[in-house]
Amino acid sequence: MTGSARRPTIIDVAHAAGVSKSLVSAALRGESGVSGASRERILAAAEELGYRSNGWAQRLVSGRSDLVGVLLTDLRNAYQTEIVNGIEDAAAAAGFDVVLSHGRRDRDLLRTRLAGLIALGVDAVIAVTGHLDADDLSAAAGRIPIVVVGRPSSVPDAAGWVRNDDETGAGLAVAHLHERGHARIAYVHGSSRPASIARRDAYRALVPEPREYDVREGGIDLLLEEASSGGLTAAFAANDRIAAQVVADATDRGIRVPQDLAVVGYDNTELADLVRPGLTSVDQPRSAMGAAAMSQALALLEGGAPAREVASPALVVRGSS
Amino acid sequence: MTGSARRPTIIDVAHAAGVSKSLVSAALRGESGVSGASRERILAAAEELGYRSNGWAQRLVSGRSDLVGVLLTDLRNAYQTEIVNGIEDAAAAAGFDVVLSHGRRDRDLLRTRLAGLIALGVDAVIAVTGHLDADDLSAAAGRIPIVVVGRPSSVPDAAGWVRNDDETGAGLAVAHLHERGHARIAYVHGSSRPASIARRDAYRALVPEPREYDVREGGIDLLLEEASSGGLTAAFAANDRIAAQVVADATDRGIRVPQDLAVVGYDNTELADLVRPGLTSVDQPRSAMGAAAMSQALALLEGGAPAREVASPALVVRGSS
DNA sequence: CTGAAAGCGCTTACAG
DNA sequence: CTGAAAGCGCTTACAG
Repeated sequence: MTGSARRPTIIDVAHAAGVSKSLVSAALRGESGVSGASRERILAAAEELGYRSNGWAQRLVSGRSDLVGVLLTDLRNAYQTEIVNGIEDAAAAAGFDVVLSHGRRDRDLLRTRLAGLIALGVDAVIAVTGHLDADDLSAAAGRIPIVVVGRPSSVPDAAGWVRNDDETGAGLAVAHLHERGHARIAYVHGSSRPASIARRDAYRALVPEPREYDVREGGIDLLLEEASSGGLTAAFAANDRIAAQVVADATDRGIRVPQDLAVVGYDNTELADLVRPGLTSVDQPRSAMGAAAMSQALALLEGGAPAREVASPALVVRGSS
Repeated sequence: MTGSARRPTIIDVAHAAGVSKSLVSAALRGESGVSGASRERILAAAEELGYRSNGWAQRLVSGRSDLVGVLLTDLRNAYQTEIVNGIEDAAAAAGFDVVLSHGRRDRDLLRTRLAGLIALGVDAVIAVTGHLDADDLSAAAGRIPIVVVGRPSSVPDAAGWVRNDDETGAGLAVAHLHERGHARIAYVHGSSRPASIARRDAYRALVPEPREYDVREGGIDLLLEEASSGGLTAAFAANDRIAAQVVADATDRGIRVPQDLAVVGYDNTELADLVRPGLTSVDQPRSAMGAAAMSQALALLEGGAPAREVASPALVVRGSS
């Protein structure tokens, strides 16, 4: 028994098959110039020995990892799931594997995790988050191809960018409420981030008397009091999460949705289908956005210039409006 | 300008600092036997050149990656978030980085992703899923330390295992409903997976006349009809997701929760707090379970024997019961 | 079609 | 404290 616990290498396979390690390498990679007989012996020997290629060595020498890192804001955001699936399908089609990382909604941690993905050695990063600053993004973009999905404060020229059209989406929501006969419509949000600002600005442009509520400042309570007194008949929320909270709190107070208060959310996450009444919500073509991001990453990898893509949202009507 | 676009290596740093690459390596790794003067010059040169260590080379030569792979059933499961955080915190404390992967709730894809993590070269895998078979797990456990969090059909002896006590958890739920005066309690589930079976069996042992409903066979409708006719006053759901669906559909039918039908879920996910009425639910100590899994992974890495840990659940009461 | 050599960017003993 | 050598497990030219 000379066989130790050591993992077999191509040299072991070469010995077993009676050929050189170069030929083993060629056969294992499926190169053309290998005789059928040799190939068979090599593959059999590899199988027999339980040979597995050492990825670190392969990546070191080839200089590429065929790995794309995907950075998520956090792990509880249903919105991202479809984007990731879109990325993964496109990645698989291009022969890339995906590794995921997330930043628990914390900018410092996101920055750390972004650096971690780069240090890991991925070929490109797709940052599905709006929580990174231009500084963070350009620092990374100087070292590796980066594509952003979402709406950070700004995206450096060196990075690719895929986002939905927040202005149009907000317009769809407000127009829908107008059609339903609502004149006094509020905007509820929970942040001052660009996507929320963009939706708010579009809202402001369409509503004669804008009334804005910030959930971080007890905005939902204020909004519901206003609704109780008839000063308000509809609310457009910056996302489904907030919309669900409005519906929940309204229910707690005996305010009927949609009779007393119509509510529209954004993102059309699974939450929209799970609460009652179901949430009317603005849907983003998330899977396609993920695929587009992966395409951009591939293009950047081949030396292409960063692009900017804006996807069109659509309204999904449910019981809340 | 001799400086090409090539990424600087320790050799470049060695040239710039006028020392050998061995010394650069030692200084960069913070080894003790390096003079202050040399260290300073080396660090300055590295900084100046924008040197970054090549992870592939480091891992190839050191034989370890300090990386632990975490495999998730899917990305839309709020239940897993806290487990992952627990894993990550424990990993960071031990100097490990975490890479995530997920299988979209599909066993074949999960198997592929598990193989992908191993091929990537992580030092250990924590599989936060009950969707892998004993075969899949033992194949992997033969090559790398594996810890399972959850309840697959069976866990091979070679793998570590952390799970919650489903029997006790179900007992808490049923006892709570009994205390609230309910005698006719149903069990609603959506799978025949071990966790669900274990909860069901505990339920059966405590309820005189068990009535079980499978959501895949229109069980919610049947359950609600029974509730309408007074044949049923409470339902224990295999998880929050199903509990939320029961509440939603009950609301659609005008069945009041909890007056006409009390509902208890399992997992105490954020969903429990977001629907109305809020869901009474069985809580698992998820963060601690994640930390325990990481500890086990570290122990396995050091040659320890696989362990089996069972965490105690607790009941969180909300408006649905 | 096949093999020997060089090299990827590091770390690890081992001399001095 | 420092340097030269060997080697991690592969792939990439380059001869034959």
